Amino acid sequence: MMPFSFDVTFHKPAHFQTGDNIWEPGTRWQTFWWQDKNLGVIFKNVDDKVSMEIFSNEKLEPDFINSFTNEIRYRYCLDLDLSEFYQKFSKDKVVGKAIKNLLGMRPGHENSLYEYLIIGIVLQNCTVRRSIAMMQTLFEHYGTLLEYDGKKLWSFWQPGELRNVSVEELRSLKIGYRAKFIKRIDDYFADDLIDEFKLRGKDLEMQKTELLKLYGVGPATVWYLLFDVFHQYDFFNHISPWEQKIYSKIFSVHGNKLIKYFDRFGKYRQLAVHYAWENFPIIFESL
DNA sequence: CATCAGGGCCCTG
DNA sequence: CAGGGCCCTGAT
Repeated sequence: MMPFSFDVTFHKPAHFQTGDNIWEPGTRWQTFWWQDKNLGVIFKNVDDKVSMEIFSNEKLEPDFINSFTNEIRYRYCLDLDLSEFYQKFSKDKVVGKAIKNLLGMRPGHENSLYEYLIIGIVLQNCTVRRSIAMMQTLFEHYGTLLEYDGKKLWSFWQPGELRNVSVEELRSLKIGYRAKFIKRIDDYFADDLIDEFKLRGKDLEMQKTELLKLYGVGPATVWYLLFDVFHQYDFFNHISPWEQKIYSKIFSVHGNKLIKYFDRFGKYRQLAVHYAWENFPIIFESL
């Protein structure tokens, strides 16, 4: 039996709040863009299983629903077996505590590669407050407002949809130098130069190489992508200064010894980091 | 009011 | 490989 907990999987305090979702205990409203359709989804906790209700303004064929369901399983790692990770590290001083508190939390992220790239760019070099503001403006200009179940939530635009949007227009949205990054990334997708689904089948190094080709993606953003979008856990080799401060607090290990310290978590290094992060939500309030 | 660093990245030398 | 520039915001 694979442990699973709804709330800690579908609500992560460390992910900054965007206009495409709402959470309350037992329920998550989340929009998706999947195969040319905007969807409003409600996930509900039913006896520690996930029920999914999909809203759409067109009729959805069984094939579509199947492929979307599989995608959801992938994005939220619903088939991931955590038992080995738990067995090995439930006695660890820090991670063991996190495992206890967050038992059944799956890693993963609701957004596609393209969407996550936008978020990653918007996160760069600024505080959470500003990231949220930029994301909101982008939704209001290029997203679609969906109304379902009494909620109004923004849905992402599709990759390539910014083709006719100028860098100047993006600049006017106060996203700064990131305008150029977003434009170039959108073009890259429009030109079919990257395929998220093919990339999922490649190994970590190959994925990293491909992702670093994207204009605006550097060492800090790439590991977020590798973990959240590509579900790689077997790495831990980049810590930015602000992260270092937090990690050394959480683990009581001096900054320059952190990477070595994490060797103890073997192929689960990044999963261990994730558990530790999510177990200290109070830290994020100070960022 | 002015100045400056910030949850990076790109480009240049 | 080091360091400046980038857009904006909020802290000082």
